[in-house]
Formats: sequence, C-alpha cells, structure tokens
Amino acid sequence: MDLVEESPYRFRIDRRAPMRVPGMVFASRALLPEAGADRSLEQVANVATLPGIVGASYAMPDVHWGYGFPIGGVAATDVADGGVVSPGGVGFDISCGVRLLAADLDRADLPRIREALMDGLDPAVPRGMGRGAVWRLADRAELDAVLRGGSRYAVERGHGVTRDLARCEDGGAVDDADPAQVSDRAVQRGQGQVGSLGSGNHFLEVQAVDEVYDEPAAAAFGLRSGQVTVMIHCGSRGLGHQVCTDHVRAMEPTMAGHGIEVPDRQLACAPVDSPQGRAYLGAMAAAANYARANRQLLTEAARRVFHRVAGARLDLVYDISHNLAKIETHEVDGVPRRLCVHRKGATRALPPGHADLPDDLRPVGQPVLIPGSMGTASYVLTGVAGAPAFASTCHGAGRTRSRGQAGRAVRGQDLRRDLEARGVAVRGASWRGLAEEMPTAYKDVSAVVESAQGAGLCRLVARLVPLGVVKG
DNA sequence: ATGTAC
Repeated sequence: MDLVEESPYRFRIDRRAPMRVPGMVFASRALLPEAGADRSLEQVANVATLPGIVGASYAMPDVHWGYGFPIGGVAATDVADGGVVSPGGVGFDISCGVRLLAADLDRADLPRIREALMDGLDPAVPRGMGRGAVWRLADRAELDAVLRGGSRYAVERGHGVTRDLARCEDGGAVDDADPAQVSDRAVQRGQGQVGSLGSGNHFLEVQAVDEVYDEPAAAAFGLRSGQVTVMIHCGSRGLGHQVCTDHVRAMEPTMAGHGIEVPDRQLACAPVDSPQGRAYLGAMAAAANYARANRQLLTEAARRVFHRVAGARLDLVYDISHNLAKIETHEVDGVPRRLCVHRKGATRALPPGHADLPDDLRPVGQPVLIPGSMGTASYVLTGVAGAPAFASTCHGAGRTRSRGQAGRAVRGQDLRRDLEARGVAVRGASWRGLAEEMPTAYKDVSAVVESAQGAGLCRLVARLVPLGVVKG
C-alpha cells in the first residue's frame, strides 16, 4: 500500500479506480500498521469505493484489521447522493462504548478499601461468554422498551438518576429504533444479557486520575487529579451480534439490484434511502439502545457496591459509543450535507460550541473516553474545532496480535501475578480470556492518543491509571 | 465482538 506523508501524523492513500475518494491515515510513522502483518490499509482503500462516500476513507491511529472495514475507520456517505450504510462499518458489537464515572473518593482512600471494593464488584458484575445479567426482562414487550428507550428506560425504571441522561450521548437513547427489525433470534440472545460485560476486551475498571493536562476541561467534566474513577467498557452482546449477522445476510442479495459492486463481500451495504438500509438503521438503533441500557445497569451495580463498601457516590462523566453509524449534518466544501457517518472503533468528538452538547459541557467540547489495554493507562480527551474526519478520533489502543497469538504467548495466571505486583487488583472471568488481553498484544495507548492529538483530531484532558480491573 | 461453524 503506497502511503504519501502529507504532514506528521497524516498519510494519504492516493485515489485510484475503483476508489471514489482517497484514503487518509492519521498516525505517527511508528504506529502505521505493518504491511503483511495487517491488511487494514487495504481495507481503508476498499472502503473508499463505497457509493456516496465523501471526503476520504479515514483511519485513526489505532487502526487494525476488522470485518470488511478496518477497526479504527471512519467513512461518511451522502444520503442524497446514493450514499450507503454498511453493517461492517459499524461492527458486530453495535454501540460498544465506554462510560466513565467519578467517585467522591481520593486515591489515598483506596489502599484500605480496595480489596473490599473488588470483592464487592466481583459477584456484582456479570461477565464472560453467555452467563448472567443484572436485569431479568419479563417478556419481549419489556425488551422492546429497552430497544426503544435505552438508558432512558433504565432510569425510568429506577436504575439511575435523571442527571445521568444529560451525560449520555443522545440523552441515553438513539431515536428511530425499530424493534420490528430485530429478529426473534436476536431477541432470544438479548433477553438474558441486559446488565452484563461480555468478554474479550470488555471490562469494569477502578482507576485514579493520574495527570490532568487541561484543568478547565477536566473541571467541567467533573474530574480532578487524584480522584477515583470507574470505567465501564461493554456493548450490545449477542443481540447486537445477531442484528449485524441478520442484516448483512439481508443486504447481500439486494446489492446487484441497487447497482452496487464492492471489492470485498464483507462490505455488504445498501443505500441509506432503501428498504434494506432503513431496516438495518432501525435495528442498529435498537441494538445501540440495548448497549446503552447495558452500561446504565452496570453503573447501578457499581454504585451499589461503592455505596455499601465505601459510602461513596459515583457521578456519570459521560457515556459514548465507538461502534455506530449516525445520520449527521456536516459541511462539505462549504455546503451542509446529510451524511451517514460510520464510526467503527472510532469515537465521536464534538467540538466546543456544538448544539448537541449539554449546556455545562458546550464551552469545552465533548468528553472522549479512550480505554487502554489491560493494566495500562486510559485517557480522557475532548473534541476540537476544525478537525478532519467528521468530528471523530481514536477509540483505544488497537490490537497488534490476534487473540490466538496472545493466548498462546502467556498464561493468564502469570499475567494476573504481574498485574497484582504492579498494584492492579484483578478479578477475571477466565484465565484464557485474561491471557488474550495481554497488553503487549496492543499498541501503546499513550502513543495512540498523542498521534490523535498531533493529527488535530482531539485534545488531551486527563490520564487515568488502573487500580483494579473486573475483566470480562 | 460472538452460544469463537448452522
């Protein structure tokens, strides 16, 4: 893949047929995916062929190989110009995302209560493949209420406070969810998983604010140096996975009829303005709301433990997805256009002044939450004005080695011992799952966020370090 | 990510 270095942190893949736009990779030279080991830059070029794509096919500094689209990819299509929506541009874990809670505790309080907190969280946070959930839904009607209402429905039912919703993307629920487009099989898989972490890179972590880079922004977010925080990373579990599977299958046989040809079967798509496009977006919104309710219920589970063990409160800083497509208006060449912005392993980062931000955050910009790999730092960033890539930035460290490679390279027991020796308490779901998340299977998250800032995508606000991890 | 292949 030929890359042209436009400036530090910015590499172009020149347009050549059948690409409709160039590719644009935001990364330091050191973070660029290794050719041969990872085909994600070919995927960036493939995405550039999609009907209606505008600007460029973008890759964030944590880009790596994914299903059809790269993880760490952003693509916007023009709805009025035959623009498509593609389930592969969202990912299997629809509205997977991160929520950050701020405790009224200081890290100096932690040594004496940390083990009690971790022992309280361990049984209170359902996790692992399949297995258990905080909430048992009565019937399909109640699941439909979750699919329509997301965190708003959870709060209505007493799982949270109204203030939480002001600190959620979309006020806690995406509009236009269409539960009728969610199959019975997806419903069956989702019925018993609302309020569960899942597995893989999902976690609930007790952290401390280790360094503040931007005091006014941190203060507006409700964060101060030394404060204890809780980060929750999870998604839409089996329900979101089934929605993706179902709608890829439904789109495949309709593509020729829409006159769409793509270089990779995994780029299955349909015009936003088509029956298949609308069906997917309705189901995707429903799965997104499921993921938001999931994070809201896990928040309540953590709150109960912090209250019982430490008499402490947890206030929501923000909840943001990094796997989602949204219909948004952006200026393209000075003209406002309705775009379907796919962010897959990429985080929306609204700039200061944006109308969709709550009043108290509007002067600063949207909080962007970046989880690191297990045992390493996480970051809080904020959006900046005039950024490229339709107000998007990175989402995490980004894998460099597969799950299988990682699982063979280290034993979970050894990894846990190393983490505990470095002051990180570990409550895992399985030894194998722990091993697959070894930090050396990931890029350096600090280098990723520095590249994202260097590329003009966002600004650093604070660094968080782990004290204890409840691992999916 | 995922009842890690219907």
